[in-house]
Amino acid sequence: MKLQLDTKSGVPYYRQIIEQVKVAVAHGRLAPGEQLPTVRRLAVDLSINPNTVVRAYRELEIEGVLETQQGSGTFVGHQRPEIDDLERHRLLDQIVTELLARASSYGFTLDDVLGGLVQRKEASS
Amino acid sequence: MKLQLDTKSGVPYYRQIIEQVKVAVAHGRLAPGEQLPTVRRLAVDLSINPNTVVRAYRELEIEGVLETQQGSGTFVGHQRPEIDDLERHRLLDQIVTELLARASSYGFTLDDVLGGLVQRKEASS
Amino acid sequence: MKLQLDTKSGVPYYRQIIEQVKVAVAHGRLAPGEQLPTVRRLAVDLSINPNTVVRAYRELEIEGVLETQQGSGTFVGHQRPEIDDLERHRLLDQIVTELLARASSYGFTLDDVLGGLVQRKEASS
Amino acid sequence: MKLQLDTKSGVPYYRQIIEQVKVAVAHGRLAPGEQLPTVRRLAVDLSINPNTVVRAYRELEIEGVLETQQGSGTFVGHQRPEIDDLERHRLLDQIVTELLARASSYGFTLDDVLGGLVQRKEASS
DNA sequence: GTGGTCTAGACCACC
DNA sequence: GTGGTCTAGACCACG
Repeated sequence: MKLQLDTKSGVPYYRQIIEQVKVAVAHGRLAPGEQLPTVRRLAVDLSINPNTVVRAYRELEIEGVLETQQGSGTFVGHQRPEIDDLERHRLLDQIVTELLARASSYGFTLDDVLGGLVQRKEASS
Repeated sequence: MKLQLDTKSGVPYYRQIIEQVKVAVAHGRLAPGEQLPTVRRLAVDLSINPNTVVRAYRELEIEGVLETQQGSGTFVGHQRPEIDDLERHRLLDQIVTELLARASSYGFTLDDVLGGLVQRKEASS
Repeated sequence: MKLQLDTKSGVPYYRQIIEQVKVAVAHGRLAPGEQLPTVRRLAVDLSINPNTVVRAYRELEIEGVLETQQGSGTFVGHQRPEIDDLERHRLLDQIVTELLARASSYGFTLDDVLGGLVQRKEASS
Repeated sequence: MKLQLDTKSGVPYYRQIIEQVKVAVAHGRLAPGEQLPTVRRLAVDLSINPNTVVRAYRELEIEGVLETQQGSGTFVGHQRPEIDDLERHRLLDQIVTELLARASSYGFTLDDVLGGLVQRKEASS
């Protein structure tokens, strides 16, 4: 399980953690019962404040995605989170918008970006 | 030029303005030299405070996307930074890599992003 | 770190803050990683509105001179700003111009001012 | 008499004009009775709005630096302010102190300022 | 307690 | 009329 923070996006860290954990669980990359990194460990890995991790884990627990066992750690729950399709669409939209916005700062058009992506797709296939 | 704010996304208004202007420039919907809505006008249109518009325009000016002419208005800038093609492509590549990484950590594939882009392209034509 | 505002020069406060911080960082008087005064603190010290400080810090962050960590403070970035020699020269020129302008309002000539400065130099050595 | 505007400094044009005229008078480059460029002429030369020149001239007239003669033009005034020598020197001292403080907060030393002044003197001779 | 965003409204500078 | 600067003060996000 590898989490990554985007420091430039303006999206709060704890939200990024929540979203990524949820997706990983929904996709099965994190299996029910599997242990997550400890709060301290993850905080160190991501170079953020432990409280931020605590907050993310707490919200995920409230949603039933995670379960904490006092003294032993935090684990993936047995109930799969449902990912809201609408929410998901908005997320993708936001990413695309940011991609285009950043690209345009350097004078790239939508077609330039499209070309770059197609090229990448071909390279990977 | 039509701007719209998403009041529920949690993304700050000024950031939404910035990104939409950049995207419009990337699309060619805003041509170099073209005048943008005045600060007060846009503020009224979007039902927000003029200072919020000022802030967005200001950041866009710092980045070189817009140019302001005291007393007459705000305009799309002419100067696209002249960097050589190789450097340009390295930059685009870097941006794409970064955003794909972010997309993938949310569970999106290259195809998802590609699809989102194509949709934008169609919407604008 | 001691900042000073010149209230008579007509140069905006936020610009003066930006310039002085940049110089201090470039000179090493502010070391990378060092914390700056908090927004509220500096506002009180300079007797200005916190938003004015926010604005200065914000621009410095965009330029990469400062880094802010939500909830903990504002710090000097790890990338040194290069002070454009031209920029620096312009700044000195501006100061000299103002010195002469103010002096001339009272009928002093360039030589009068020069004399005053030389005297001061001797007194200090 | 050659005026130049610094468009990047953030200092208002009319203020730059005022200061440069004052400096020129202090240098003796503009002698009492000498005619200044007409409003329109200077506006064209500096590529600014005539109203901006009008404003600068008006303030200089209020201060007694210039005198306008309706229909014939604007001229350097004859009146030197009369204050006693002691008071005069206290004033000069105060101005110098103030500007040195400002210079030092931008990282300039007394010698830097002195150098700048000497350069002016040479340029004008 | 830190910075971030936004509003409301004043006054200035410039065309 | 345009944008630029600053204040005062509210509320939120984060650590």
